[in-house]
Amino acid sequence: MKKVISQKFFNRPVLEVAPDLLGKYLVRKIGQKIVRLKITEVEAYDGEKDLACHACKGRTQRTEIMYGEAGHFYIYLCYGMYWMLNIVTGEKNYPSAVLIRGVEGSEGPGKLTRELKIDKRQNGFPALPFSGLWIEGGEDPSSRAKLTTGRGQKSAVRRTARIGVSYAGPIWSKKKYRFVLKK
DNA sequence: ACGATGATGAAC
DNA sequence: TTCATCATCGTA
Repeated sequence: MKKVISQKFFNRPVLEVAPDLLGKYLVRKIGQKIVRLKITEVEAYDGEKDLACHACKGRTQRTEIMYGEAGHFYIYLCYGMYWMLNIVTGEKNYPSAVLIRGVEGSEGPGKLTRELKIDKRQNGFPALPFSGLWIEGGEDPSSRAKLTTGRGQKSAVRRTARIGVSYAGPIWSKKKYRFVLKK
């Protein structure tokens, strides 16, 4: 059955959390309505050394949330119009987060926040039901099993470079930190 | 290929 | 206080 993902799940290295989020459900409560959408595309942003990560500038008012506890949302405005939804990962004081780039039926980070009515108001909230925005597990164990091979590697996951980060230089812009669930 | 649109961080 | 930049998207 559907189960709320605990903060412990997010308190791991971002490169482990990001692919593990694929196939899980982003859940949003809007008024009395609850919407569950499967996560299909994510990106990892990993610490001050990662020149594509906002925390490469160090601690600022904006990035402070990424230095905080795992399992909280980091939401910021991009290009003056679109809200980007991230979830903080890893140990406290280590800045890293997963950007949710796409969910089933809503491909694109700006589109999904618009459609799910996510904005600055959820910034810093924990990913728990009382926040109105949280993550739940996949359907059932048998369908989860289809995602894994004998080596425990996800066969249905494609790894590519991150989108829109050419400013990060030749090394960090090419890291395969984007994970996409194949159809 | 380009404009909308505004927060952010760094320079001055 | 100004300025360039920007984890995007819809329209052309």
